Amino acid sequence: MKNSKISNAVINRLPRYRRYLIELQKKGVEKISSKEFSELIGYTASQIRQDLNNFGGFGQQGYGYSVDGLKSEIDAILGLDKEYRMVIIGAGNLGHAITKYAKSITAGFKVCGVFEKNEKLIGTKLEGMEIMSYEGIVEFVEKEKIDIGVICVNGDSAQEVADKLCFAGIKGIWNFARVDIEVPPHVALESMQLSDNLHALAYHMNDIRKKR
Amino acid sequence: MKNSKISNAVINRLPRYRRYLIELQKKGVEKISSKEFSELIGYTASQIRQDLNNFGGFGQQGYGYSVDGLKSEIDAILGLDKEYRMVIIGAGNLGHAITKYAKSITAGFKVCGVFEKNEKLIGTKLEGMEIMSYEGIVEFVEKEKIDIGVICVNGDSAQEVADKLCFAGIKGIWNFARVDIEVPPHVALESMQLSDNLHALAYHMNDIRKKR
DNA sequence: TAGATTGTTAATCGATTAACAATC
DNA sequence: TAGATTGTTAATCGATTAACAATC
Repeated sequence: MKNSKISNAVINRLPRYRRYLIELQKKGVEKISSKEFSELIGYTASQIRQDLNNFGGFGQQGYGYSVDGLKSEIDAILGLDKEYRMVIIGAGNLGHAITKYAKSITAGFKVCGVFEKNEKLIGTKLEGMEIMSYEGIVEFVEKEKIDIGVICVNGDSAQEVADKLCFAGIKGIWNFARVDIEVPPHVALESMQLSDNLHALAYHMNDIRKKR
Repeated sequence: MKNSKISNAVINRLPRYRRYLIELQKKGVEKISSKEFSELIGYTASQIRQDLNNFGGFGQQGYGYSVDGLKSEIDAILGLDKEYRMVIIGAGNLGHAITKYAKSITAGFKVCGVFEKNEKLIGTKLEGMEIMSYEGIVEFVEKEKIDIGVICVNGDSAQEVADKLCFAGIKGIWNFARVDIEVPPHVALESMQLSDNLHALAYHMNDIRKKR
């Protein structure tokens, strides 16, 4: 990897490139030029070449990019050639859904445990796993070498949960709570702000109507 | 509203401003300067003033911004002073969670129906609502004046569902499928790419480790 | 070799930040 | 009035696009 200061804009496009490459693989396409890729994915050919060249020269002049090769490179860049061990905190609606979702869809990400504060839920089963008490989370993260904590609790306790996870030595936090949380610089953080996104949708719906 | 070409970067910050304003309201804070707001929310004071001035002069020189006033203005800008009628398409894991989530959390957004292709689920109840057959969705959207369709189906059928919703005259689509969908320009679209976000998290986890 | 297409530098565009005059 | 803080213009920064030489 050439450079460690890749902008977030670039990083956030990589998973999208990867999705389209998987589609191409399914169709048996072996090579693609930046121009063809551009028409498919909707970024300019220039941007595609610029993005990929942040990480190395994956293409071949006069030919294009090998679909398989590029897919593997992006996997390696994103770290998807590794396994990640996750815990879910919060076994409510969202926690339940994310557990199922994570278990079914995203290969390479393994849900190892579900934690909950609510006494009534502790001990019950979720997707074949026994829901554990939040009290034991630090020990579990350490012992089970958990990489990622998925925060599915209410906003009020989200920061507290994050603090505990960081204390336990978690490497990354995936936050679904409706608040911004803070983590030390050695912990990676991504947030899914569902309500913020829905509110942006409302704006665009009204904006479209206004213009006509 | 002064200008209709507000950049997406600005729009996506508005819900965040709003969240912090609600927190301030809860604490009984009545006014805030861009400098104080900056320290709270983490954007520069200059950016806050610049953002807000896209929509009008909501502040008062020498004083700052009224918390209540600004909150109302942002509500109006985002269109959160209206009610939105939603349908959920896909009663699987994610559909179930989003239904609960939407019903519980986001005031102003009403879930009016849940639709599903899978025969086995049709007629069963979800959050007190009877799951309906996907076949009847166009009629339902028209008759019930539905504004937003939430796509919680698998990637393979997401575009087809989107097409049907657009045909039925939907105003906005909230997409949770793992594919990019296309809609005509008069339909608003926001996508929540869970797996893309998780992959970006993986990148940052590895990036942090590399730097040390 | 000629044609195609990358890798990379230069130009443009847009978004963020700084500065300051206007004004409460 | 003096002090504070906005609204707004100008400067900077970063990201995207265009251009083209390198090279397969």
